[in-house]
Amino acid sequence: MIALFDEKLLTIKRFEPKTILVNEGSIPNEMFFIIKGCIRAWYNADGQDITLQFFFEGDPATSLESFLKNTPSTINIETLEECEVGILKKADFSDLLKTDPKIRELFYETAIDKLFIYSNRLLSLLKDKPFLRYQQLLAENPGIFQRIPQHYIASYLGVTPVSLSRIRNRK
Amino acid sequence: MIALFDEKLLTIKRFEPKTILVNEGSIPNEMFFIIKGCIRAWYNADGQDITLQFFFEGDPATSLESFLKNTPSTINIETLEECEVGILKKADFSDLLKTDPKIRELFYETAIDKLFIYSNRLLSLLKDKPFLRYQQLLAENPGIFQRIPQHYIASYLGVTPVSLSRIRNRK
DNA sequence: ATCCGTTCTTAACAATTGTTATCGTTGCAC
DNA sequence: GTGCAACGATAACAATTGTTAAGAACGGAT
Repeated sequence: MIALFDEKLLTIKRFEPKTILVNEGSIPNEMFFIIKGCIRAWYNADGQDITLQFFFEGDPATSLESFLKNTPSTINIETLEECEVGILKKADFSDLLKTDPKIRELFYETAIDKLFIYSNRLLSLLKDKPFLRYQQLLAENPGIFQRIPQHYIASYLGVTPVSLSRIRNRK
Repeated sequence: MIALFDEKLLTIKRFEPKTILVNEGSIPNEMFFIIKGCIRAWYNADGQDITLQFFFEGDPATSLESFLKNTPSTINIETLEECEVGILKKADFSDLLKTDPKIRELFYETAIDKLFIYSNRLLSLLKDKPFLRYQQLLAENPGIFQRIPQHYIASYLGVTPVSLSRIRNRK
């Protein structure tokens, strides 16, 4: 996706691990495309840290809702590893959305794809038990436990870190 | 939303309760707007019936995915009560999407709204316990237990019917 | 009226998960 | 090096949920 944007509009930057890119309560004015590294979106539920999504190389990382509605973000976005990202300014992106039908088309397609991803994840949370969700995650992304602290994966799967540790040591 | 479509494109029809409108495996060629009654979308997971969504008066009921991608539906859609619905043919809707920018705009907005609804439901499944989800559903839709069989609501909440019955009888 | 299917409740038990706490390891800062 | 924070494994116990089965209430069909 990043390849579609004019290089003049993109700023390449490096971030240390655990750098907050989008802060809960603030309105983000940038969009991040991951070139190298990984990023996590999480929700603060009264101190309880809930991982909503992991982003990897090639993924765009944003709080879509606040980006679209211009409202304060309800989620936080932070780097997990040292990251190299392409940064696109919100104003530039908005211009493109208005003027470039291809970008607009692509953007809506991306949103609709995300809709299906969410709906599948919802279904999995409704029908599958944690153990099966763990196995499926491992099948989709075998290296994830080598890249991401386990307790972040736990909340992503909807279980406690203790429970995930138990699940992993099941035969 | 139904008000936006030319009346000439809409067929009004009545259906008995428990009428299947969209069948898993088939490609739907109609879109249903509920005038009166309620409808349920469900997924068949190896015989296990998982309710994904309830539709009420004013809601459009479709398998969005198969409608958009022209692929066989992975879900079933059926009436729960006697229903009066406005039916829009897929071909007519596709034409409108191409020719009418307003409809297109509205359609994408609807899709994005749905994205946020899904993302909130996802978050709730990750962070809240069944009892809290039950309370929240009741707060949003106090009459739902008077309209919809409880075991359908159970799978919508991600618990078994037995568990929901217990939850409801808690103080 | 009788039969049958649907729905919900309840009970008993098994399985899983949550909670809290402890401990060992690792890596980083000083 | 020492100290400290982050991370994960494990244990013990509580709480919740799942599973299976039985029974009551209701409505529709015959």
